[in-house]
Formats: sequence, structure tokens, C-alpha cells
Amino acid sequence: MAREQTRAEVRRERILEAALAVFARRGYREAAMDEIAVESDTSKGGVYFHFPNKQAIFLALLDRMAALLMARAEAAIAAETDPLAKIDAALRVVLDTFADHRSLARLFLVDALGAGREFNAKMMEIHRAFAGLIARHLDEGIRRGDFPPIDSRVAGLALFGAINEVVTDWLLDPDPPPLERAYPALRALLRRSVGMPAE
Amino acid sequence: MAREQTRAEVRRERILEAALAVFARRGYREAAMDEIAVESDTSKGGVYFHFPNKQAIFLALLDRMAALLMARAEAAIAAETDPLAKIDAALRVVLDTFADHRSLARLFLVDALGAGREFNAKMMEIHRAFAGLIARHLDEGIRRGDFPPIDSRVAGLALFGAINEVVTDWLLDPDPPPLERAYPALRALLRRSVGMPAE
Amino acid sequence: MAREQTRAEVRRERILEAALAVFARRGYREAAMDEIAVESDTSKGGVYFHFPNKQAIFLALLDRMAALLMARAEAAIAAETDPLAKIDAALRVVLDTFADHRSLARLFLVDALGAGREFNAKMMEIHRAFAGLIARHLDEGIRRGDFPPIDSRVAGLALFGAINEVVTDWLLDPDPPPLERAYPALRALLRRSVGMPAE
Amino acid sequence: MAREQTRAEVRRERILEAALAVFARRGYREAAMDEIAVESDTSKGGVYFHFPNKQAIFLALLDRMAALLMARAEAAIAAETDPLAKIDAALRVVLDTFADHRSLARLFLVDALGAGREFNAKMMEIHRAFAGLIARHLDEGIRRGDFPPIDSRVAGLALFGAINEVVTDWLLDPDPPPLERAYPALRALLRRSVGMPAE
DNA sequence: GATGAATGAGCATTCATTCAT
DNA sequence: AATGAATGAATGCTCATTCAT
Repeated sequence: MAREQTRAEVRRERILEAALAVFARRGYREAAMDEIAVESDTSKGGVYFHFPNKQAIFLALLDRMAALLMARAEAAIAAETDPLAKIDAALRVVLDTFADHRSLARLFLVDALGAGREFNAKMMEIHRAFAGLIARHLDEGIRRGDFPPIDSRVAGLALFGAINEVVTDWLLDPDPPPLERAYPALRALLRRSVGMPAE
Repeated sequence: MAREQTRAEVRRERILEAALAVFARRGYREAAMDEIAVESDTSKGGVYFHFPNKQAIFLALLDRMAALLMARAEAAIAAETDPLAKIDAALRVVLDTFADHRSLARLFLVDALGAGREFNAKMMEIHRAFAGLIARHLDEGIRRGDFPPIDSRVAGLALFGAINEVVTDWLLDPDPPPLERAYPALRALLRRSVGMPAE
Repeated sequence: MAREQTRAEVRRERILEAALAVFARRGYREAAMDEIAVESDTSKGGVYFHFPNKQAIFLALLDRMAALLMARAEAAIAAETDPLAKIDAALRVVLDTFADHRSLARLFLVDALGAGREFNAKMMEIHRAFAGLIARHLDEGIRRGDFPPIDSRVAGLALFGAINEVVTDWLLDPDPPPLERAYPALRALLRRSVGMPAE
Repeated sequence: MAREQTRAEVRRERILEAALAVFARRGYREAAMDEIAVESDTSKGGVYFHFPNKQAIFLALLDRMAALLMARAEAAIAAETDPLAKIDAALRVVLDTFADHRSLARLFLVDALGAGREFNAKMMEIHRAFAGLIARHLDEGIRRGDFPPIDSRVAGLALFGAINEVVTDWLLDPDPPPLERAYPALRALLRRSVGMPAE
């Protein structure tokens, strides 16, 4: 039976939350453990009791955010049956999630990539997870004859990258237009790229 | 007639070269000015005589690399007349250039993004320059009736992002397959995305 | 009852002591944080844990020395009732204190002034505190009819400056005569300047 | 016959002027040779051709300013016959000169003292020159029976210091009242200190 | 479990001075 | 005489990590 969270778990959670805020505010390199400790209402030693080092905290956050986004995308996809509707749904979820959490998205898409080579492996894993999700649905569409055949690994990456870039551009723009505005064009492009009519 | 480079220009060049090597080896944050000085066979003070700070060196390199890549792509495009051939040519140039300079590409596509928020503006500028190049040719194709209409700004970003992601995946892979292998699928996808047949 | 000093307080004290020695030996600008750390048997980081920067250490020392000197002067003054005796007592304390701590006096009277414009405000504050002390007693003497009236603010500064200069001359002299030797003349001058007979 | 200044002399002069401006603006330590070079419309190498090092420039300026001030004071004194009038005249000259050249006075009275121990000897020399000037006139007054006897060396220092402090206080005050306002009180004090009536 | 203190390697930058041309 | 380049020692400060209590 799931007991109440132990005190340790609560503390751990508080640290993660604080770290997310600090990383989002400062970026990975600029974030100081001191600040995370203060923001989580703990001592520096306390933080190190729960996490072996700074990297581990960041990694934990990456994992958690990736899992969340994946789960949302999967759910949205599962709720639809039509392959085109699935594409639409997933795209919408991703765009909405990022639009709602700008600084988080920035951390995830921009800072994490260059946070240091130690993160490269993890980032590859995450990117591949998303690209793989797309690829799996492509494969299924291809199998069912909805889409013409294509190297789904590369295609998955490419489609993921296409969305990524549009979001990233929006992230780096100091005075960005609403992200939704990119939706129709992106949708048309993605559809056509898999052999469907834009509309 | 262009006179020989002055001593200062030669030195400046040597510093940039050395910096490129060091940045590629270590990433931006890990690169030490000391190492750049040693590698360029200069003193630290000498480096600072030619560049005001570390950032400026990195920025100079980014600019230079972006210009080079843009020029190559433009040239390849200009050499073709058929819109589809233009796409092929540009894609090929980009893939080939990155494939030939892996660590440079890594610096450019991966490290630079997260090098610190001071670089975000410059990165946006560079990404937009490439996306804009694609967008211009899309617009022309649309105007000539080759492609169906689309929001070319978003499409340019998306296509740039698609290529980017494929290259980035290859960069982060510690044991990557040849990058050319991705070419056919990427080509098919790009073609279809602008309303052309895959073949 | 005052508990024993905490470990932190002890360490802080040790750093201040070491800093005083180093500043006195080298002057403010030449003093290196490294040296202070070594001399206080701490690490550089340790010093920075207790003080935010070099300036703060120097400021703390200035404050402390000023307070000490002021307290001694006040005590000596309080121990006398006759206004002339008060002047004598204060003058004696100041001269004795400086004579006993030559390098400290040098730091205080010579180096601190030119340590950088950041210290100007603090130095003005300290000088004014001493001049103010003198001015207060002048005012009282004037009120009691012991001295003829005068602008006590200016007079306080002037008298402080007079003592200052005699001490400073002694400080800058590489082979100085005993400072006490200046006492009789200084005493006569100060007395006369406030309208009292030299003897 | 004094030929026109050689080009070298002109250049030397320009450097001194520029240096004065820079030192007055930044203080000794903060002043960079680079800035002096630029401000004197020369190259750094050029500056070093005319002066062996930074110290030498500062020393030259100190000498020149001290000589100027001394000369003015001597002239003012020589123009009077009455000893009291001489005191008044000299005091007035000093106060006026400093009031007219605030940043220069700051350099001279504040920064120079703490510019580094290398300047201590020179500063002692300068201070003693002024104190000596006062002492000489005191001695003459004593010899003529105008003033009661006193140790004129100490008295000279003290009187110089008194003026100094009043000026210094005015210099360090970010929002100072006119310096002349201190004149009457200072005058009364100085007169009394040498045994003369305040008025 | 938690804390405050302590550590120390690491680093960008400054600047007086030198010197080949 | 003059210049622009080059030098390199010097230094304040940061920060992830450790550890005694």
C-alpha cells in the first residue's frame, strides 16, 4: 500500500521543484547549487544528501519532463484512430505544452543540448525517444497502407526536428508571436511530408 | 591588388584557428583562454590584444562558419535551375559539409545553443538566416507555381530543423553510421513536404 | 553569560587579524587575498565564505580600528573634568596609540585614503567622527565659557588635521624621531588655538 | 636664446596634460597607460619614450603642482609685510587654488598619499616643503617678537595639516558647501594658534 | 538526516612594460 | 621618434563538492 510520502521524499521533491525553477531562470551552467539549496529551503549539504551532484538533478528533471511530454503525446495519439488525426493531436499537445511552459521548454530544448558533453548521451536518448514515437506511428501507417513507405527512423527524426526548430525559434525570440500561429503551416507541411494532402 | 596580410592579421587568423580547435575539443565553457593562447603560439595577452574577450572569439567563429555554409549552399543552389535540383543540391552541400567537419558541426549545432544566454540572439540570427534562405527559394517556387502555397517562414524553419535534427542525431551518436545514409529518406521527405513527388 | 565564540566567529577573527597584518605589510592594493588566506590558515574559499570581497575586509578593519581609537579617546576624556586636561588626555591617547602601532597607523592614515575611491565615503565618515568628537567638546567648552566661540565643525576638522599631519609625517619618515617629542609643541598649539594659554 | 619648444618637448607636455586629466579622473591606480596614450594622442610606445614608467609621470606632475602652489603662496606672502597679513594671504591662495581645481586637489591630497609606498618619500618631501614654508615665516615672526616661541617644525606641520584636513573634507564630500565658507573659522583658529587675537 | 563551514582548483581578464620595425 | 603588437605575471572571485558536528 502506498504509504504517505516519507519526509525524505517530500524533501527530494522540493529540491527538484526548486532546481527546475533555478535552471529555468539561469540555464544549467549559471545555476548555482547554493541557489537551489536556498530556493528549496534546505542547506547545501541537504541537497547533496538527496542527489550526488548537480548533473544528477538536471538529469532527473530531464527524464521527468521527457516522460511527461511523451505520456501526454501518447495519450493524445491513443485518443484518436485516424492516422491524420493522430498526427494533429500529437503536434497540438507538444505545441501547447511548450507554449504553456516557456522557460521550461527553453531549458529542455536549448540549454540542455549545450549543457556539456556529459548530457549528450541523455539528450540523444530523449530525442530518439520522441523521434521513435513518431517513427512507430509512421510505421503503422505505412503498414496499413495509409502512407507511402519511407525510412521511418530518419523521417521520425526529421519530423521531430521540424517541430523542434519552430518551437526553438519561438523560444529565442525576445518578443515572440503566439506559438499557435505556426500551427497551420506546420500541420500542412507534416501532412504533406508523409504523403497526405495538406487539407 | 590585395597586399599581403599584415602581421596582425596573420596572428588574428592563427588565434581563430586555434580557438576553433580548442572549442571543438572542449566545448565553449570548458575551453580555457590559456589553451587557446598556447595552441595559437601566442601569449594570453596577445589573444586579448586581438579579441576583447572569449565570447567575441566564439562569435567571430560562428559568424565565419555560418557565412561559409551559407555561401556554399547559395552557390550550389545557383548552379541549378530546376527547383527540385536546387533543393537536392543545397541539402547535399549541407550534409557533406557537416559530415566532413564533425567536431565543427558539433560546436555549431550543439554547443553553441547552450553556450549561454548571451549567444541566443546570435544563434537565432543564424538559424533564421538559413531558414530564410530556404524560405526565399520556397517563395520563388510558389510564385512560379512549382509548389503549392504555404507560410514560407514557418516552412523554412521546419525544413531547416528537419535537416538539423538528422545531423544532430548523427553528431551525438558516439558510433554513428555514415551521414549520407540518411540522404535518400531526407530527400524524399523534403520533396513531399513541399508538394513534390518523392521521386 | 556570553557563550564561547562559535567556530565561525573564531575563524572570522583569525581572518581579520591576518588581513590586518597583510594590509599593514603591503598596503591595500598590493595585498593579495591568497596571502590573507594563507596567513589566516584558511583557504581562499574560506575567506570568501566569511567576507564577500576584499573591500569588505578592509572596511571591517577600518571600522574596528576607528571604533577602538574613538573609545579610547572618549574614555580618556571622560576621566578628566577640566577642559584643558581633556584636550591633553585625548591628544596623549591618540599619539600613544599610533606610536604603539605604527604600521596600523600607516594603514589607517595613509593607505586608506588612497585605497580607491570606493573608500572615500567611509574615510570621510571616520574623519568626521573624530572631528565631531573634538567639535562636541569644543562646543561644550564654549557653552561653559571656557573657550571663545568658533565654528566648531571647521575647528574640529582643523584640530584633527593638525594632529593627523604630525603623525603622518612621523609615519612617512623612514627614520623617525620618537613621536612623543612632538607632544609639547602640539599641545601648546592646540591650547592656544582654542584661546587658552600655552602653559 | 630660448628656441621654440622642440617637437619632443611639445609631445612631452601633451603627455603630462593628458596624464593629469586621466589621473584626476581615475586616481593613480585606476589610471591606465593606455588611456593616457590615447588622451595624449600618442601611442603607448610614445609615452614610454618620454617617460620611463607610470610612476615617473605621476611624480613629474606632483612636482609641478607642488611647485606651482608653493610659488603662488610665496608670491602672496611676499606681497604683504604684516605677518598676520602674510598668513591670511597664504591661506587664501591655498584655499582658492584648491577650490578652483577640485579634481586636481583630490589627486594631490587624497590619491597621492595612498598611491603606493613608492610615493611616500615624495609625499613627505612635498608636505615638508609646505610645512617648512610655514615654519620659516613662523620663525621670522618669532625672531621679530610677533609670535611667542614654539617648535616651528611641528607647528608648521600642524598648521599645514589643519588646512589640509578642511580641504580634504571638502574634497570627499560628494555634495560640498563652498570651500570659502570655512575661511573665517580657519583664519581665526590659525591666528590664535600662533598667539594672535582672532580678529 | 541536516547543516554550516571549509576547500581549492580553476579562470577570465587587466595592464605595466618591452621591443621589432 | 614613434608605433602597434606582444608579453606574462598577477589576482579577485566562483562554485561544485566534502565533511565534522
